[in-house]
Amino acid sequence: MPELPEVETLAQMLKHGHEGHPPLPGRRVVGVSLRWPRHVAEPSVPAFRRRIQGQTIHDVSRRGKYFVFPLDEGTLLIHLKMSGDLRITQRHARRDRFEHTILHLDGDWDLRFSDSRKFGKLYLLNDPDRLLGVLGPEPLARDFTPAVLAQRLAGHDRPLKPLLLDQTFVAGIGNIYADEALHRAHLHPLRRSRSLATPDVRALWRGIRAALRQGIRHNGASIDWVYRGGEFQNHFRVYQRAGEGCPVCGTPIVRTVIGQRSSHFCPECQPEPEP
DNA sequence: CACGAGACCTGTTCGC
DNA sequence: TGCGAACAGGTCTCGT
Repeated sequence: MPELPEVETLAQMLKHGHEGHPPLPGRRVVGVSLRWPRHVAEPSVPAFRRRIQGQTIHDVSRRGKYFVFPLDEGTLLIHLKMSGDLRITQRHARRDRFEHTILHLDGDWDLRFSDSRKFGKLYLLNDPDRLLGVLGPEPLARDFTPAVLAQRLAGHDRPLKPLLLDQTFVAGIGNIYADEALHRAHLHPLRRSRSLATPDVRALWRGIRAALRQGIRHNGASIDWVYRGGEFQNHFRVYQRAGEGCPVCGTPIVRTVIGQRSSHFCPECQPEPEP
């Protein structure tokens, strides 16, 4: 589910409170329930239990697709991977079968990590930069300029689609927003990074930012049962729209597989690169 | 450095 | 109706 816009939306909801649930900052962890211990990536499960106990959560933010929760000592990072979701519930609310990991909070609240595929991870780290530091730039930050993108593109000779999915290249883009950004930029997913002229780079820069911003404006995308609230899925131009008409030219959208991931594009607006 | 395959998991949907 | 195959928002590791 979660790419930058979904993580951003959820982080804001947790930070400020949502639908009667209190803001997370200021709450203290009074207990932990770990039904899927492999959710805890670091440190060991016993050390995690011990160290998180009694700590106050001071803030909620996002870096790439990670949630960042500064604590009294150290920082909790959570990555939702494919099917993860976070919600605040009352302690006694019915627990669904995917809520494998729960941080019990003071005031009889829970922070519940629901994750049907169990790919998600929690990290309790003294130095969160060990993970966050390897991420590429934040695509919506002021310092992510077309010149920065151009310079990074020139540093690789790779097809654009897998490059956009590489979190060390730019942080936060996933399969939905990569396809949506490339369509906006009129660039084929197999175009090579080094082959882009300056106008192409600008178009890609705009495409990335526009797709992500629009995603955030619609509170992210909710597909299937995962994630509630967002409705960006109603505004996809190409993602999961194979066979439907391109919103620009009406040509049927094509689906292919690139780097083991599905890719959706308009064969008319996003012409195939010369081999 | 680039790239593909396989792993990690489970749920839903599709085709026969 | 049943059943296996295909597919799903992500990333990591290994081998070429």
